[in-house]
Amino acid sequence: MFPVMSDPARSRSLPSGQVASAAAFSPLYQQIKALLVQALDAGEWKPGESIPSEIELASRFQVSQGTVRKAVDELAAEHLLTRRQGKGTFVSTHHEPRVRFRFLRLAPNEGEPQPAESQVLDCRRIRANAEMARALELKSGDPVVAIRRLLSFAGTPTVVDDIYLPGALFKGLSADLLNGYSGPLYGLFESEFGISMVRAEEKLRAELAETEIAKCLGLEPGMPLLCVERISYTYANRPVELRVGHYVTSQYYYRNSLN
Amino acid sequence: MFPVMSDPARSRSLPSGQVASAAAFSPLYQQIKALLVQALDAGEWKPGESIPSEIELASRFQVSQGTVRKAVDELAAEHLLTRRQGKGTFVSTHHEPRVRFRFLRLAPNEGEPQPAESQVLDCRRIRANAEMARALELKSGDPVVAIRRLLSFAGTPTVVDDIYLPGALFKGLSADLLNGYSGPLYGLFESEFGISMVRAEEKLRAELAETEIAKCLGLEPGMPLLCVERISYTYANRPVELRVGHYVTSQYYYRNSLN
DNA sequence: AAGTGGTCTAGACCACGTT
DNA sequence: ACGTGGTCTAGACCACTTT
Repeated sequence: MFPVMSDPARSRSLPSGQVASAAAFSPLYQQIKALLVQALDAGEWKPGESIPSEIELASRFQVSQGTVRKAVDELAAEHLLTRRQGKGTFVSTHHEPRVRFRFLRLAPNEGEPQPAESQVLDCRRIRANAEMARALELKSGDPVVAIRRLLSFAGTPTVVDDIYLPGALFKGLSADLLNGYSGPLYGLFESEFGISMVRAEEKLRAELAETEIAKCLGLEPGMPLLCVERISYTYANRPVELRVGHYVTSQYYYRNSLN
Repeated sequence: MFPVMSDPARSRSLPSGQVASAAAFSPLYQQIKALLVQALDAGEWKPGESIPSEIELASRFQVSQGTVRKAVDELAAEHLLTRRQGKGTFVSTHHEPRVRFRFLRLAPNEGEPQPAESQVLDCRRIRANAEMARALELKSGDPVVAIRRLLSFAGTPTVVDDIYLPGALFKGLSADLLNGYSGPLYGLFESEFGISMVRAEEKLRAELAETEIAKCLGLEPGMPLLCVERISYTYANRPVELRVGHYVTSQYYYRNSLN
């Protein structure tokens, strides 16, 4: 076939009402990308499931396969989607070890990474203080679920996490539910509450172990700990978790890559 | 024009002897990418300079512009190159603040990031111990330049770095040269020694300040410090710096993004 | 106006996995 | 054999920068 003349009108807008819900006046593939994130956020495809093929999506959005491809490429680069040649494109899930590895950055000084054992020490409903409200984009006093949990590696207590979640999004969350679950916490959030952690920002500091934290870790107070303050985000950049971790870094280190 | 039949022979090899020097049996754009990295490593284009246009590169490598584009896209995503619409594609340089920001991850608890003041405390030639040899891919006993320097923010001593460089690559490096230079250390390495740090791996731990480090920072021994062990790499993944930093994290934190 | 990167399209074919 | 994503090409046009 002869090349078709491109249509200038088409390069800036999608048919029907789709433009209104996406960012207008941006490249087509960015609009497609926004629509895909929107669909993921709405739960149209669940973690672990495949999304429609590129050809189907192209027909659905009335653009070329190449344009869909570029949108999916970016979402795959951001780890929201996972491409598998010959099989399809899948919604990333925390039940894959690959994803977990991105969010649990402790590695042993010697030897191979071991699976962590998680033990919930406390789980209660509280009211958001100013810090929680700011981090989670709530109002002070809004309901929050507060969890304290201990991570151990090969039986050695290594991390105490204080986790704060918006109460409105985690209705049935309890210590029993948490302890009856093996595997990554984010996997539970995903399966039980439909909330996928997709990205996080962390602030790291060195601190001296407080009495109570030291007790949880079986240490003397005053030992040096790595303090990790994390805010996690779902699709569309909504913050849904504040987490303050205290890491023992004598046998383990926090690994990071500067790219 | 009618679409041209694609040539299967071409999809797997580049003309002339180019294939031999790049990774064979990989996608064309990966081969192009490898050739571009090779050219960068050889200093064909210096940091800050523009590389040839996509069309020129396409003609040079005898591939389509789209294939060059994909190779350049990946190198831009890895920050080896910087694209500027309408102007060209440039070799990234540590003289741009954007790049420096990627390698200096301290941010103040309050307020905007301030420029750091660097002060070289020591610079001497030593012999590589086992750790340095392993990190820098040298032999034990090979010459190494050892630098100790202090970073201060707004007059407050905040970081002590111990830096180890392969002696063979940094011939004329001296305390005088270092102190006569303002701006990022990696900028000096780039301009004076033709060595561009492109990527780094870090291991983070909490520690208690040793006497000597504490003295440099004007602290009492026993204060908690963030210990950052870094190995930096140039083009083609050659390690060229081992750096052990000790950070005071009362007024500053180490920022990190999990993507 | 000319040159650069950026977007979009259409089509052919390859590599992989499943049926 | 078929469907999926992956590569490669060619061409048109847009957006930005400089001449």
